[in-house]
Amino acid sequence: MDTQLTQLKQDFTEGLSQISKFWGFPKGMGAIFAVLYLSPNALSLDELVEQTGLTKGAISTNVRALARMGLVRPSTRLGDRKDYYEAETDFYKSIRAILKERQNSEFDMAIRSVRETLEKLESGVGVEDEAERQFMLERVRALQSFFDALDGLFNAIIRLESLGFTTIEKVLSILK
Amino acid sequence: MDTQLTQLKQDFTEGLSQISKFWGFPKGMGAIFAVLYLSPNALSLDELVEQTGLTKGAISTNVRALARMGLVRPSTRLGDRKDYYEAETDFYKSIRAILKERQNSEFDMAIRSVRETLEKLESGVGVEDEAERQFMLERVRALQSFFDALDGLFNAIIRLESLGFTTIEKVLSILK
DNA sequence: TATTTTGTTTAGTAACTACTAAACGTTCTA
DNA sequence: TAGAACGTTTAGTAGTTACTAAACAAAATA
Repeated sequence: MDTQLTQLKQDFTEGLSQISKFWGFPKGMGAIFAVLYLSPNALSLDELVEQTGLTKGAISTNVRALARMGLVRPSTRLGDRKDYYEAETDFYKSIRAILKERQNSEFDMAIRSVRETLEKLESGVGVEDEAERQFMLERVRALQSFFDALDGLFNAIIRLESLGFTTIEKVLSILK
Repeated sequence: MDTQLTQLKQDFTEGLSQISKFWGFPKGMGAIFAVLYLSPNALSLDELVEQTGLTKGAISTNVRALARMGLVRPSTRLGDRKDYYEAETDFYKSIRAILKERQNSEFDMAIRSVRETLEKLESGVGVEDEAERQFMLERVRALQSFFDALDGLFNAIIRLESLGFTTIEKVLSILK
């Protein structure tokens, strides 16, 4: 194989690994995606082992996580019981899947706990010190409405069937 | 002090700690912010030690990080050489600061490495296998333009002086 | 100048995370 | 039915990270 291209692939893979890590995902995840993304055809688990240098176990778990996030599509070939995977090229589609995935995570639980605090405050917990209760109520309410705004944004994105350049650009023009 | 409110504060703090952790920041950071956010007046380092249960060292580093992100404002009192800190209540302001902070991080480095890959491909590296080079060129180009779109979005947000509800709502209406 | 009061830095540690190696479970084939 | 070909799961491990405890630095006061 072309050594120059091989080198380039490695650099690219390294780059995506870093990005993956930065966003709180395993480094290997980025590497796997990178390899698939630069491959013209779907790859089997063993081919991924070979091209990433990771072990079967790591590939197995990470590639499934990628599939759950919609960044990778599993595929099969008739009369071949290997699993094949290929990269999703529509990133906007993936973003939606990722946001959806994250929705039911600890993040939402934490946000729910803030809402709980708010509800307790509203229902009159801590009336003994009314001044402080009022203060806390106000602050927690502000935080809650901030979270709601973010949540609305995420949900809106998730609901879109297509989030293309035109949409992004419309948004940008507003923000200008 | 009111034990009900104290309990509520603890729950709230726990919640923000989780959120902080979720976004890749230290748990203690969330805790410190939570305590400051629920305090009507600015707090000194020692008061934070007392109310969070963390040690001076941890508070010192984390509170400075929070200040860098714009989530906390340092303040001083005349004739008092203690440092005091209070929570920023304008979250949109903070978001901008955080995005700005992240811009010059490893994330940008990684993205730059993708751009580098693209430039090498464009400048004719790997011409021996023209078909594969073309394929990679196409793919990396697509990824790059995706990153550019995100980057544009971030920059637009950063440039805003005020990102309030009206803006968010305008965006939401488009995304509907 | 010695002591106290403050914040910072450093060395060490405990908990966590992503990985490897290997055992395991299934399904196909001889 | 034995064995091979896969993918998954598990036990152990190396690297990372956020913390504590304590040394340190700087500045005010006595």
